[in-house]
Amino acid sequence: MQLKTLCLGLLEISDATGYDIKQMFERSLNHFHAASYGSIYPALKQLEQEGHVKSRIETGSPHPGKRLFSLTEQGHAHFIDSLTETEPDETIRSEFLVLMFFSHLLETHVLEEKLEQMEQQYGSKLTMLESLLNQEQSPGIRFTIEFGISVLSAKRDFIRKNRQKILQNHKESPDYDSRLKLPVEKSQ
Amino acid sequence: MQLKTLCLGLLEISDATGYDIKQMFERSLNHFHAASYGSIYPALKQLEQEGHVKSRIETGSPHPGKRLFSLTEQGHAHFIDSLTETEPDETIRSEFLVLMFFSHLLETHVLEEKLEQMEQQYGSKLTMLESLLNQEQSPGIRFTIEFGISVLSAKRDFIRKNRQKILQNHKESPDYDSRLKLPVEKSQ
DNA sequence: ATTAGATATATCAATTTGATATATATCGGT
DNA sequence: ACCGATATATATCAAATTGATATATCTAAT
Repeated sequence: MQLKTLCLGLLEISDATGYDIKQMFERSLNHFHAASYGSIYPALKQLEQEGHVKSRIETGSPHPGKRLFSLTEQGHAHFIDSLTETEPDETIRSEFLVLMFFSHLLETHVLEEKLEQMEQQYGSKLTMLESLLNQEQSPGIRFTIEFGISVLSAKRDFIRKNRQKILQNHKESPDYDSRLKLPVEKSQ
Repeated sequence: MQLKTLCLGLLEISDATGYDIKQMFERSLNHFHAASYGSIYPALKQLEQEGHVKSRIETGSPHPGKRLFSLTEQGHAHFIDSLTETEPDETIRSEFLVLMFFSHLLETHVLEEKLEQMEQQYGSKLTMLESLLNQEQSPGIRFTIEFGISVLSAKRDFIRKNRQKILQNHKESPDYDSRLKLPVEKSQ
């Protein structure tokens, strides 16, 4: 799914500036999708050329001159189509697990610090998501929040449960053979 | 963390061609980091220019002419440094949760299908990860596999537990007001 | 009155994806 | 011995995206 599609979706909720779109990403989609200004502004420009959104310059206060985007009928229809065709999927890029994968090359105190940092990070993300639960929202949005909470809890719990074991192991075998056997997943 | 760093890491395990590196990603890092040929080959080329890896052309069978990369001392030292400096972090891009976020715009049978597909997908990923558990590997690598299993289980369980509720809700409110209230996370 | 932080837009090099092209090698089946 | 499918191997490129930087105005607190 391209960012353009996602921007259409957010414009289903309300008219918005590029800045507003970025805010929505950070405040409401943060736990499953990020986007940067460098992709948002070009996406909106293209969507306008394609006729999926239109824009008008705001004249009133407080920020006269800002460009407010809104969805066209065509854009709405296109979004529904795109959404229906989207394959449910997800991509993960975990630098934390890369660190763990190569953890035999780290010093014990460094490994300990990384585990601590990650537990903290999961904790604060959890707190944020939990604070959203009080607010009223659509069942679909609630699903994403509760899903996020379940997954983050599982991650934090896993670290809590395995922290001591991995650190103990690490201390006891400081020069674990760096000639690793890679686990092999047969190509299906 | 750049792909270049990760390639260094994989060359810690064994000498490899670009193709081999791609295989390692697919077979052993698949559940937390992907990489494409279009990034792997340029990364290896750059690493060689920087002196972090060196390469030789294989003459023997079965694929004479293939370029086998290996880590230099400098590359090894650089990898350890990079790893130590890497902030533990992770990025998620979930098209599945995007679908759920906007699920009020889908038809019930489409939503049902997406949920089914995702449960299946988590299931088959779980099976693959579980098959790796039999093999011998370093504690760090085992950590990444068991972490992956915990997280995938949490995801699949969440869908199983909430599937009926969300579908029921969806059927009963087919035209849930599309003027959504966005949950708002205060910027910290 | 000043300053810090929020609002708002824009741009760009560098990275990465995803698709495509090409060629040889291996292996099972006929 | 031949065929076709799959695996091994490298390369390239347009398009998408990141992440950093620059600029300017507005708001709220001190």
